[in-house]
Amino acid sequence: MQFKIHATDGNARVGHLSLRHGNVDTPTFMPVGTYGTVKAMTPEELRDVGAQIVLGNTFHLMLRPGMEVIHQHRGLHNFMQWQGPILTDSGGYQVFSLAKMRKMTIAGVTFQSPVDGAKVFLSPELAIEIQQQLAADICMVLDECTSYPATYHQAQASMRLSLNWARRCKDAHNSRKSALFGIVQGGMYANLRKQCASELVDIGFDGYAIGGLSVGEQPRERTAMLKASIPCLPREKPCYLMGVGKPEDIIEAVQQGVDMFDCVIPTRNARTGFLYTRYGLLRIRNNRYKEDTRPIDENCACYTCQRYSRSYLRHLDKCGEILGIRLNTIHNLYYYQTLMQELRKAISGGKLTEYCRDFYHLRSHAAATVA
RNA sequence: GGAGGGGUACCCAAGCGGUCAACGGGAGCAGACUGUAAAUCUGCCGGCUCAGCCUUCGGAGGUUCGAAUCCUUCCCCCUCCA
Repeated sequence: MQFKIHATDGNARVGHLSLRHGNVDTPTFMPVGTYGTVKAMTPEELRDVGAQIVLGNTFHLMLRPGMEVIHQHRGLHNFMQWQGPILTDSGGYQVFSLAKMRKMTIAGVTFQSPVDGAKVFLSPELAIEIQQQLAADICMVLDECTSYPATYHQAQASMRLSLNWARRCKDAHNSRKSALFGIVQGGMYANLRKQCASELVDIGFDGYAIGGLSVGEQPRERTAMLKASIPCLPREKPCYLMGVGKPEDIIEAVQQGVDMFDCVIPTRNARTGFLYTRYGLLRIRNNRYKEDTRPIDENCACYTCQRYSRSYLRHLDKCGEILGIRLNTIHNLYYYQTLMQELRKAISGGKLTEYCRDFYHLRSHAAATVA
C-alpha cells in the first residue's frame, strides 16, 4: 500500500491511496457492503456513482456464506464481482451493535449468531485470518467499539483491551497483499485518545482509524476527540474515521485531517426515503412531493435525477417498489461521492474554507428550496 | 316465496350489558436512522375551549342505573333452497 499526499489546506489534505485492487483518491467515502453487496447496487452502478472502494464485514461474512464459499471464489472480490479495493471491518462494530448477544474476554468475543443463535467465537487472530482470506485490500484490527456513555474507567479498560488486540492483530497479519489499520479508541476522553493513538503508532500500522464515534455523543464531543487523536497520528499515513457520517460530519472531519470515511447513512436512508441534496434533507415520503414533477435536486447529475420526478420516487416508495430503493440509493451515493470530489477540489485549490461556508449557507436557505 | 348469515371509525376486522372513543391489521400523516440483526423502527390517526367534555358502532323506537352488545320495527347486503 502506498499513500501520497498531493495538497493540503489547513489540516485537510488531498491524497492518493494505491491498493492491491486499485487506487483511491482521498478524502474518500466508502459505501458499506456488509454482506458482500452494497445494498441494492450492482458493482457497475457503484462504479458509475463514483465509488472507488467499498466495505465488507468480517463477522457477517464468516457467518454467511462462511469462509469455505468465499475461498471457492478465491476471495471477496470475485464473489461479489467488485474488482476495486475493499476494506473489511473486523467485527469490532458488532461488539457494539450486538452488545446484548456477546460475551467478551481478553481472548476474544463470543457472539450468539444473529443468523441461527449458534455460538461464534471471534479473536483478533481469527479476525485477521478471515480478512486475509477475504483478500481485503485493507484489514482492520479487531477492537471494541466502546459504548456510550462510558465512565473513564470503562473507556480506559476498553481501550486497553483494544490495544492488546491491536498488537495481536499486527502479529497475526502476515500478508504483504493487504494493509492493516489500527483503531483509536478511548471513549470521550481526550487523554485516553491520545494515549491510544501513541501506543498504536508505536506498534506501527499502515494507516490509522478513529473508532468509537457517532455512538450517541454530541458533535462537539466528536470534534474534540478528533482534535485529540489526529495530531498523535503520523501525518504521512491515511486517517480513517469509522462509521461517519452525515455530510456535515464528513465536512467537519475532513477539515480536521481525516482521509477516509464509511457510513450506512446514504444507503440505509435511501431505503427509508431520506434523500440528500445540497439544500439539505428531502423526505421523499412527505405528502408535499406528491405532485412535485421536479427531480430530487435540479443540479444533480445522477442517473435518478436525470430521469425521475420527486412525485414518481414518492410513488415508488409508497408502493414499496424495489426500484424506489435502487434509485434512491443511486442518488444518495452519487451525492456523497460528489461531495467528496468537491472537497478534494476545494482542498487542492486552497478553498476549503469557502467551500464549507457555501455548504452551510446553501443549507440554511434550504427549507424553502427543497420544498 | 322459504331458510340462514351479516351491517362497527378511511378500508378490513375484533368486541356481544359496564374496565369501549371501541383489540388487531392496512391505508394515511409525521419523525428517527452514523465501522448495517434495518426495503427497518417510533409516534399520531372521531371532534373539541383536550388530565375533561361532546358525537359515534345501518335507521328509528324501547328495556336497563348503564347498550356497539338485549327487545321491537324499518332499510340494505350475502349464502342456500324453491
